[in-house]
Amino acid sequence: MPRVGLTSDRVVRAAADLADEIGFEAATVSAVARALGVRVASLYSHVDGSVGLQEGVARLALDELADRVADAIAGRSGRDALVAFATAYRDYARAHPGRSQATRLRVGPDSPVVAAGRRHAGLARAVLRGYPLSEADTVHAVRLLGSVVRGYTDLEQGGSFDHSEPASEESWSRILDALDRTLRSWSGAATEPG
Amino acid sequence: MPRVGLTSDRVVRAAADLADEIGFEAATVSAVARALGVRVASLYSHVDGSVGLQEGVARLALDELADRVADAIAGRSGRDALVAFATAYRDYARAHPGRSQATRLRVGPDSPVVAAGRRHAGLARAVLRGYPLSEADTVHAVRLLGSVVRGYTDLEQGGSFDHSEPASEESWSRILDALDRTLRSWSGAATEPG
DNA sequence: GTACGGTTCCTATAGTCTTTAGGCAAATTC
DNA sequence: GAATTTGCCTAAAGACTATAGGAACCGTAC
Repeated sequence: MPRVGLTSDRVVRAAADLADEIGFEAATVSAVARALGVRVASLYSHVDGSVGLQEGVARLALDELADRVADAIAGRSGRDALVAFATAYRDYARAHPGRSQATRLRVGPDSPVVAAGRRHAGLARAVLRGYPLSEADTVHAVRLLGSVVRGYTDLEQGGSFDHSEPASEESWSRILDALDRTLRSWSGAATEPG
Repeated sequence: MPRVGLTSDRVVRAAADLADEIGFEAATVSAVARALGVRVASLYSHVDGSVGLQEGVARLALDELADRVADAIAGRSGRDALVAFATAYRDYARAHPGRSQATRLRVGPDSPVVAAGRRHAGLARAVLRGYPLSEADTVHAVRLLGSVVRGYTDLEQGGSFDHSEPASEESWSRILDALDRTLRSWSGAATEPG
């Protein structure tokens, strides 16, 4: 039996690729073993079972995605940064549906995935430096930004926008416009009368 | 063997209750059979296997949720309606995490779940009648509203807001304020200079 | 070159979940 | 009360997860 050269990293990466092809749910330990041309039991030395594999893919995807987002917003600010930030997430979800699903995995509070997730909050904060927000307001704005990006990509990937006109593309740019305006006028507006 | 009196509805309802207790993923056909004190095979006459059961729960949850949302926005308009609408979703997600997860299920375009989903878009449109939006703008606004509500509840349920201050409650009202302002000033704003 | 130790991958096995086929008994109908 | 329908059952096969333990491969040392 020739050795294939398995490592944790290779197994997780194979799982991520497989998830993009057949869906995150379907990328089971068994399926990954098949894809690698290896027996199922062989993977258990490299990843911590089914949940270890899923968390590995989630972590890989979150890291990869953070790299792309960081790259996208580098050298930009204000509306440019906002659009680059949000679009990096959306593009990733479309290019890597399986990895993207993995980032939705719910994990325990002590999972290493949590640390990877924290980096994303930092990137959102970086984008918001281009807007006139107090420190307190920034937390709320980070949560709004995260909600819009996550909600939109989820709904779009789920096909919720497929049966109404116009195309998702137009809504995307209109929503980013609206978000930009909202962030620019955030402070002080709360006290304005309706 | 005394008969338990199974029906499609009772099985799906048991699955939904179980999902709220132990999570949507864990509410398998086997687990539901155990909860009902019945053999696994007995369920197959009432629901169409594993995916049929999941889609049944998704449909039940979407219908139930639409009822609550409709009730919440009845007799309200403008900001009141917006807050009632969004908060109905958020409350449901917190009270029924399993059912709520079920509404995230991805289904084929011909599934009966799709029809149930369409009702929610209609409710969002109803809320937006209280805002000065053109027909074209309304589609974008529906998508924005859906994205924010879905994204926020997902992130909150996933615990993403647990490790930063202030509490989610405050962000929620601040975000709804911002959304209300955005919707009120949507039209025309696109042409305003920054 | 071969003996050793550690690692890699294997076979074997057991448990759980899904699904279908076919049977017996309870409810329903006349 | 007999016939029919229905409901729930047992039985069995296939897939995935997981663990235990064995054998082949690798580098190293002699």
